[in-house]
Amino acid sequence: MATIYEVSALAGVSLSSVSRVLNNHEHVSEKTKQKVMAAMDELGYRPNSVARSLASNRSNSIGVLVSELHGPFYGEMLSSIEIELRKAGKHAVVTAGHSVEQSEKDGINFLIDRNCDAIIILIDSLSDEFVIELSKGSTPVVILNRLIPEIKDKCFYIDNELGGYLATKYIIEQGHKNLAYISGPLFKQDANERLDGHKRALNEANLKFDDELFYEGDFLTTSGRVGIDHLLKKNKPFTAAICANDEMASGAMKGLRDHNMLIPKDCSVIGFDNVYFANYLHPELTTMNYPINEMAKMSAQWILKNVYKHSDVFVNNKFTPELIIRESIKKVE
Amino acid sequence: MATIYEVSALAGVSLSSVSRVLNNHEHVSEKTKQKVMAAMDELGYRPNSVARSLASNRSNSIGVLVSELHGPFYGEMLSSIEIELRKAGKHAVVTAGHSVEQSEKDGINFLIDRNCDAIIILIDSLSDEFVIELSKGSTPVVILNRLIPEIKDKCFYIDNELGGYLATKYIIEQGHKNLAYISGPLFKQDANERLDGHKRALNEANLKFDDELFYEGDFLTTSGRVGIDHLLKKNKPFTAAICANDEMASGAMKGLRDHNMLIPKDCSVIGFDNVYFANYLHPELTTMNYPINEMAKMSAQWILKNVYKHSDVFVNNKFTPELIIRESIKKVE
DNA sequence: TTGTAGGCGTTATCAT
DNA sequence: ATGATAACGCCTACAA
Repeated sequence: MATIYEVSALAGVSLSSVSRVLNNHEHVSEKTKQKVMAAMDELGYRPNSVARSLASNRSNSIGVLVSELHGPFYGEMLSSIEIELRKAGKHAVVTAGHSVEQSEKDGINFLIDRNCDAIIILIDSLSDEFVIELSKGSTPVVILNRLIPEIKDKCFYIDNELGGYLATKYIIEQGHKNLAYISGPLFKQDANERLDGHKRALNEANLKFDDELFYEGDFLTTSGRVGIDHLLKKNKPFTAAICANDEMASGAMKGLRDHNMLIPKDCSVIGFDNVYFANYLHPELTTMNYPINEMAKMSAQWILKNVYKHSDVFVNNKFTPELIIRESIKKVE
Repeated sequence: MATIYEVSALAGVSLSSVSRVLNNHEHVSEKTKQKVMAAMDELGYRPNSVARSLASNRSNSIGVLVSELHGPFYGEMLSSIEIELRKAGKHAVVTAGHSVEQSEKDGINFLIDRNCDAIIILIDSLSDEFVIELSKGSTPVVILNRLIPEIKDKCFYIDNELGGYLATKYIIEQGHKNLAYISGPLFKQDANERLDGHKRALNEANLKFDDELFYEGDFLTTSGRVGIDHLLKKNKPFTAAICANDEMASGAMKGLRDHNMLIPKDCSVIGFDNVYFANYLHPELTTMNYPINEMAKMSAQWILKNVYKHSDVFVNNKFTPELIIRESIKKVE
């Protein structure tokens, strides 16, 4: 593998000149530039990225830490990040923390030790305090799906409260009055906010929140199914089930079917997130869109702008959920 | 950040000694080892991975190139790879090629330029010839989901023909005689092999393959739906639709419903791959399991064994599909 | 505009 | 077993 030395020798210029054209520095005469390029070409020169990193103290790698690498959410996220990064000649190093606190901390250390220039995290086992502390370190950290006021410019988050509000408002507008709510685990910020929005919509319509029609799930499919089971046992009729995410909504649909109820005829269902399989469900799931792609893209752009000093990127931190109307909600009179 | 120099100074030993304990070399006295460790501890020393890479010519990074980062398949794959790699202290650099030939080639170059110690690819736009040529380079390459005889020890593949055979055989055993087949694009190896297996099962049961009940899709959801449309127009009755993957199966289910057909009452459906949302469909999809997790894990292990010389790993190249029985197939008399 | 020289933090090769 | 010392390939003041 040819080095910068050989290029400089062949081109008949100094080492630094080669380095300069390599890095698009100004103040290089067109002539030497040509000579260098020709030499590089002839030698099939490929810069050694490791050597570059050592000398420049930039690895051009961005660490991405997520809870899991599979699942409908993280794939979208990774995809957006990778596209954005690669356009800029950077690369993504991925790691999973498996929602275990120690494991997620290990993941972060792993990435830091890899000399990542910055880290993007989307996890839930780490406390705000830890993240704040972390962000004081020398490796910039941006946070997806979470708002931590102290470092809000590094957070990319959605207005979950608004999402919860809009979902419930829509259902009420469709004539539903008895609403069941299957929530995410309430120790999670997003689950909480979505529930708040739900309550606000209820309030606004002079409907009252009924504890008996509430079930706290865990954002996983099974808890949607279990939740319906639980709710149905109360013998309190409801005509719509509002689920705090699509996974639970898909579980809820199964649960309703277990009890021979048709969707949306006997019970309407709405989800949250608009993961791609929401389209595959039957009936197709009405849900709130969570623009994870856009958010992930922005997190990458934040890094380009603040770490690599790209001046021409625009960054937005707060995102808005939108209603996606499909087939799982029926209008009642 | 403390360097190896400061450690050596504080420990009162030479640079090389520090390096030795860092790399678990033999021939270091317990005493110096202790001194070094203590010094490292005191200084909070963290090895600089870039410097290590430069000196050792190993980046400890493995490139992963896939067509897309999202979708049900790649997430599982990435997840398995990352787990395996990280256990060994290596990391994964991910890239997408978007099923575009040039883009996939770029992706490979990108990873090579990143000094990846090895590359794992799962793509379909690159020809066998290209991959063979690539594998002659200095960066080891392993291939997922494809068998290229010339480099078969670096390929991790499934017996697609057997999968196609088993799926069809099962359906025939359930009493079905008029089978529709929705295939993947036949320029792809796996689509072809699955079809071959289908034909073998047909043959064995003295059923004959009917061109009118065949539709070539593209492995995407929509083509399942379109396929059913197309097939139904022929006015040739069939009681089961065999789909070459789960995505098309989910589309086919929609297509059947478009025509007011119930599943599996009016038509049974079987898929292939057992992606995780197969469970979410209604009815739950009977399908062939594709052990992508296991395969991805093996590809990572191959690298640990052959590139990093771990001696204690076992590697298997060929995998077997298995029938997963759920709800989408009805027995007919 | 161009070139020189020192440094980035380790590993590896020799001696000792 | 331990210690100098030379790579590793590039970047970046600084000098010219």
